[in-house]
Amino acid sequence: MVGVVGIELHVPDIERELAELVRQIPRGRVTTYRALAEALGDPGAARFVGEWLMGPGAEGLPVHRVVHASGDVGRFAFGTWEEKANLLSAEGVQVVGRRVSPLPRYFFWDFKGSRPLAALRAEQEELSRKAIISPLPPVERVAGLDVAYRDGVAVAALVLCEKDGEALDFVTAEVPVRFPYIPTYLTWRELPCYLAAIRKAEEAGLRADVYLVDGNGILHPRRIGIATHLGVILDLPTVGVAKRRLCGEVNTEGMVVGEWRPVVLEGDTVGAAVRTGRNRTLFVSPGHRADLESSVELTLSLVREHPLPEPLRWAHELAGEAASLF
DNA sequence: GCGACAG
DNA sequence: ATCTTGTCGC
Ligand SMILES: [Mg+2]
Repeated sequence: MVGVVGIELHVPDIERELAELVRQIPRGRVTTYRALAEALGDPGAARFVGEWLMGPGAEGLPVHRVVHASGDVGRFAFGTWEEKANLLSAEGVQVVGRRVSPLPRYFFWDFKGSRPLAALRAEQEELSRKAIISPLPPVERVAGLDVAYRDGVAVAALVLCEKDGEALDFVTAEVPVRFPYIPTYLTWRELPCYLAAIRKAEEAGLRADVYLVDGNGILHPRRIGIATHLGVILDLPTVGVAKRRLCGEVNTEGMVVGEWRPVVLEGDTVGAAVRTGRNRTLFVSPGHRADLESSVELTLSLVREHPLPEPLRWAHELAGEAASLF
């Protein structure tokens, strides 16, 4: 048995935390998107902060007090940049042209919060030590996992294929979206939906020898992308297959179809850039109970006409289809 | 303006 | 990821 019953992932309410932080900015002061991201626990979340403050969830919050690190007032979700500048001026913040000046005089950074992303990073650091990198076991059946979205709902598809790529069966599962997309924290956005799909597959008697996941394995700053995370918590062989590069260095110039080159991160080979189509490069990395060579070999063995390995091509297709029916 | 972080 | 018809490029 896979043993997914009972396995859950704690997902922090990062949007509520962000709202609490924005409320802390005093009248007459400003902060930056980056400072808020750091208060959430990771400056890499600055883009998420900006997107969220521009959305409907930020209504009623003093979002006009959040500006660019350059001092530029930037955009305003509930009006023009001029209106944002006027609101700041009315609060005693000097705005020259489009810029808060001097920014240091008004800069607020002393946020009180739980830094949720730092806690998630700690979980990753802890779990990544449990990842086992070894050749894949003999493979007869392969599963592909992907997620599609529609209004606040995440729909995962798990497709079971023969080792030659022939699709056998599939299940889909829906779960409310509880976490945004923040680079290196994809696990908290998509793993709950994968767990629901694997649970349903188990009930339906669908079992695979290895699971291909749309995302990374150890090709990750902390060596624990979603494929590795899934593999470790369920102790399943997993392989990560991403369509774009998250981190690491590799030169993909002049690659030919079927060729692969190592992706190096901090001196470690953590994955491979694999040319699967005339103009298509995938980023393959071991998840758990897999190594780079067997992961690349498996991926290439499952590529037919489409540049994605068949289980993932079907999972993408079926998740999108199921989401559109919602 | 350029570079640019999975989904 | 999502919004979306035909279209330009490798
Ligand atoms: Mg996906």
